[in-house]
Amino acid sequence: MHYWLMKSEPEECSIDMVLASPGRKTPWTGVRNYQARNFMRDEMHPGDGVLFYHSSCAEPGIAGIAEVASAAYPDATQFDAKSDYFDPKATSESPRWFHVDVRAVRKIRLIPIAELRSHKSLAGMVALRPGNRLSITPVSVAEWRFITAKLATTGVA
DNA sequence: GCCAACGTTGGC
DNA sequence: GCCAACGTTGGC
Repeated sequence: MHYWLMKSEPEECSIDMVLASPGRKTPWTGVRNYQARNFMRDEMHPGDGVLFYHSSCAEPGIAGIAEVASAAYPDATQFDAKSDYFDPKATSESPRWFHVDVRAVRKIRLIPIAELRSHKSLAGMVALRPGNRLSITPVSVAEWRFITAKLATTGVA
């Protein structure tokens, strides 16, 4: 069992959108970073916990709890010449990009990044490292517990 | 709109 | 295989 933080731009795909989707699931397409791809392809397993993070928006922060809902499989958008995520070097024989499906579990009060940074227990969080740009980062068990059991259930809903 | 961080590209 | 230039991410 592993835990992850996954960033999504809420204008593209918010926690509400996923909760409203069939099966509360969304394919996590469009990742074009090798490290993030490797996490999905090599280290994620169905049932892993996911902190659903809203980025590049007015209120960046953790917006919901989700879970990995599939094994990794090839990202169809890499083959689609009309897609923003088209990759001319990818072929169906040797796909370059993989992703998992993510199922939304529940929405929580938005925990802003500034609040995350204010907690000593989260000082080592990969996602909070200065200049971090990775859209998928590992979360430790202790960080997961602190956020889901403590932060998510306190404050304004 | 600024800027830090860092991944990618391409010349050599 | 080095490294400078460039592009992107994403908070502020």
